[in-house]
Amino acid sequence: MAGQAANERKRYAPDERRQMIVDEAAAFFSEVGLEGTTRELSQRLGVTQSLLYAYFASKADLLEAVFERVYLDRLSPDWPAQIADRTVPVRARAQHFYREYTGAIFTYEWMRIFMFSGLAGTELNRRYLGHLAKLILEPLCAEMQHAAGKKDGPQMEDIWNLHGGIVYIGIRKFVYCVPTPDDFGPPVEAAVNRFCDSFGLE
Amino acid sequence: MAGQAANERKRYAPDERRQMIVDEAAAFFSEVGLEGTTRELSQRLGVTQSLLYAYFASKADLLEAVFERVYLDRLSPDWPAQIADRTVPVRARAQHFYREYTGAIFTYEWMRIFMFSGLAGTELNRRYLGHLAKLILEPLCAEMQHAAGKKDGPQMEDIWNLHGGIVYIGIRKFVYCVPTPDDFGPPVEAAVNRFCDSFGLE
DNA sequence: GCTCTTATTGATCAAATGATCTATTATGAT
DNA sequence: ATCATAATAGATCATTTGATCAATAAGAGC
Repeated sequence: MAGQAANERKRYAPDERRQMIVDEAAAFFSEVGLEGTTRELSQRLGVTQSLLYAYFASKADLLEAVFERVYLDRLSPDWPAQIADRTVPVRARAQHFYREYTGAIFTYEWMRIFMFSGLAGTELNRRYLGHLAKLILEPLCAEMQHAAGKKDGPQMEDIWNLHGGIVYIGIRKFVYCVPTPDDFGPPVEAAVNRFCDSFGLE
Repeated sequence: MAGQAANERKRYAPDERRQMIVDEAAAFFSEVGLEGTTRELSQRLGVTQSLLYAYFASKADLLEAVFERVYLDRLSPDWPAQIADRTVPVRARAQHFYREYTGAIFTYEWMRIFMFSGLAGTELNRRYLGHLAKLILEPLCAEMQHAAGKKDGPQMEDIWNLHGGIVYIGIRKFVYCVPTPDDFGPPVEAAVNRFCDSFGLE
C-alpha cells in the first residue's frame, strides 16, 4: 500500500510529494511516536531518506507540518454559533457538539499525536486546549448556567469533567488500546444526558 | 540534590545503589519519556553510564524495574472489600475509593509513565486496566446496580465514563500541564456525586 | 594498618540517526 | 527526438546511543 516496487523511481510534483510525505508521516509518527526515525518513514514512503530533506529543512520542520495537518481545522467554525443558539435546548446543543467533536478527533492519528505532543511538552497542546476552552467550553458553561436559572449551574471544572469523561473513551481505544464500544454515539450521548440530568437541564 | 560533587567516588551496597538507580530512573523517564538515554540518566545519578549495566542487563530491564516500582502496590488490597461493604451507602463507598485512588495515582511519575507505556503499547497497561476493572470497577458497577434496585443502574461503560472524567483531571495536570484545581478532592467528589445523582443512588 | 573483595570507572565498539552533497534520471517544453 | 529543469537516489559525515570489558579504588574484615 505504502511501498513502491523495488527500484522504480517515480517523479511527483513538489506539492503532491509534500502531501504524500506529510500524510505518511502523520500515520507513522502517530504509530511509533515522535522519535520515529526519518529512515523508517522514508522506507514506508518507498523513497530515500535524503528526499525528506528536499522538502523539510529538519525533522522538527516535518513534525510541525504533521501537527498542522492533524490539528488544523479540527475545530469547526460553526460550533460557537451552535453552542450559543438559544432556540435549541442546551442539552441538545451539547449533544450535537459532542457528537461532532468526537467524530472529528476520535481517530488513531489525532488521539495519539495529541498525546505524544502533550507528553513532549509541546506548546501546541496547551494552545489547542486554550482555544477549545475559550471558544466552546466556556460558552457552553455559560449557556448551561443560563439554562439552570435559579438552580446552581455547572462551573468550568464540571465542564472539564464532562469533557474528560467523553475524551477518555478515545484514550482507552487509541492510547491504551483496550476494547471500547464500536459505536461511540451511545456512550457519548449517555454521558451528556447524565451531566444535564444532574444539573436539572432541559 | 541528585548530582555528586565532581570526581568523588562513593561506594554503596548493591541493594541501596539499585534502589537509587530505579528511583532516579522513574523520575527521569517520567520526565523525558521512555527513550531517555542511559547517559543522561547516569549523569543525573552522578555516576558512569557503564555502572547502570552492572545492575541491569539492558535498558529494557531497567525500564521493567521502573514499571514495577511505579505500578506495584498502587492498587490497595483493601479496596475490593470496601467496595463490597453494604453497611455503607454505595455513594460513600465510591467517594472513598476515588479519594484514595486519586491520592495514589495523581503523581507526575505515575501519570506520565502510564501514558508513555500506554503509547508504547506495553502490555502492562492493558494488564493493569484489566486488574482494575476486574477487582474494583466491575464490583462497583454491580454494587451500584444492586443499590439502584428497580431503577436502571449503571453499565460498565457508564462506570468507565465516571472513571475517565476523574482520571482526566490528572491527565490535564501531568500530561498536558494545564492549570487544574490545587485540591483534587472537591472536583472528584462532585463528579462522583453527579454520577450517583443521575442514577438516583443514595 | 593491611588485604581482599567487588563496586565503580574510563575507554571503546558497533549500530543507529539526523543531516549534507553530488550524481542520476524522470518529465515537460521545444 | 532532444534538451533543460529539478525531483530523486546514493554515498557519506558527525553524533548519539546501547552495550562491553579490563583497570581502579572504596570499604569491610582481620
